Amino acid sequence: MPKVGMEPLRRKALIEAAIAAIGARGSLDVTMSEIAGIAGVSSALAHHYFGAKDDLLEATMRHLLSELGRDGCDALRAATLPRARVSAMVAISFSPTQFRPETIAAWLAFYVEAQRSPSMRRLLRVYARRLHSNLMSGLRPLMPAPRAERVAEGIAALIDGLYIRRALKDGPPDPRSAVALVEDYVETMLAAEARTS
Amino acid sequence: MPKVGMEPLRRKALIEAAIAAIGARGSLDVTMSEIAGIAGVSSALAHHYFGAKDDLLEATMRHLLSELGRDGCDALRAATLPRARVSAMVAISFSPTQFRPETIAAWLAFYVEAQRSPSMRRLLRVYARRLHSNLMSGLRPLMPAPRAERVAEGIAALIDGLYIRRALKDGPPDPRSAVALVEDYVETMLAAEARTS
DNA sequence: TATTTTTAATTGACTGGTCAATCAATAAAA
DNA sequence: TTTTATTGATTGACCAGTCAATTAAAAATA
Repeated sequence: MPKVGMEPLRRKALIEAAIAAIGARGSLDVTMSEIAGIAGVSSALAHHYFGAKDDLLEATMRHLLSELGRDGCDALRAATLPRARVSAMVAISFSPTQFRPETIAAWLAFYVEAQRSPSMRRLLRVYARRLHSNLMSGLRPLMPAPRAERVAEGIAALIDGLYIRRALKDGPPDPRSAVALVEDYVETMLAAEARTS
Repeated sequence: MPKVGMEPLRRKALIEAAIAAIGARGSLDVTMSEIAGIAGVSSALAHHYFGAKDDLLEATMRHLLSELGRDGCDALRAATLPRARVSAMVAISFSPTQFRPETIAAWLAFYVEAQRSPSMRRLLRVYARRLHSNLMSGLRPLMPAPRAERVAEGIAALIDGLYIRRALKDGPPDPRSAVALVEDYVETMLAAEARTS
């Protein structure tokens, strides 16, 4: 029973199904039928709208990335003070929409995929660069530029590290302790900076 | 041309071939034939010595883990002062034997696999616990226990984060800047501690 | 408005390829 | 002669991707 203007609906449903499937499997090793099944359509339809499996996976990655980007922009708009900007970036990294088992598994799997696929790597680099520049916009007013670079790198590594280490724990993620750890890092770095000036 | 006492030789060769294959592919998505080919034997022989593919992969993980463990013990034995113990643990994490593209890719892939396979997860937890307790043996004399716990968690997250972020860069890994970042973290945390006491 | 035509949506069935795992056969060593 | 080492060939499953066929909506035409 075909309906009208299905394309955007189906695309969205398939991308969300892909995230769910990846989250369930814990890796990108999911079949088109599995994804299509979750979305309630046939695998042929998934191919119809996305072409190859890699294209669907890349679209999924793009979706995750743009979602994170949107959240980031919203958070930054609400934060005017430099210090608050840093906290905002940390907070959205562990916000309930981002720090879910499914999303975490997907990010992890995409990092692995990035080793093989140049296009995936390019996408992840976009994310890394954006996070970095957003962090810098908050850190630069608070410390000398080289120092800010270092701290931004540290924050980014801490965030990714807490994501990957989350894979070892079972039960629901605990965003609060993760945020606390990163905030503690920022706070200590800021205090050390204040002391030397 | 069969020879004598081949089993340990073949097992070792196959495990090393697995690491090489995983490093080349950048993921655990390697075939038995590929691994066996690198080791210079048939895929049937790989099955003969390891049973299922998962068993070979798990043995590979165990190998990586025990290698890291041995390096860790050696490093700790040479470091008597608490502060030096912490540095030793950081140093071996980024030592030339560990921080190679192949090994990095393998660790990453195994983290992803840990989401699905309980046995892999158990193995990774062993690694995490050992790193943690080794770090604690260095940190506890330097700061109150709860603080030490927090810092140890931070160091571990930083190490894993720097590993995963390495996947975005091309060219050879740069262990020095990674070590510098973690050492800077330790140093700053220690300084902050000294100030409050 | 009633009709035909075109376009969009959708699937079941099929194909070709890949790969893990098995096994019987061979050859050398003990 | 028994045990160990080794492989080529095979099997069975799975899966990405294709395609022809079906249905219904939309557009065009009468």
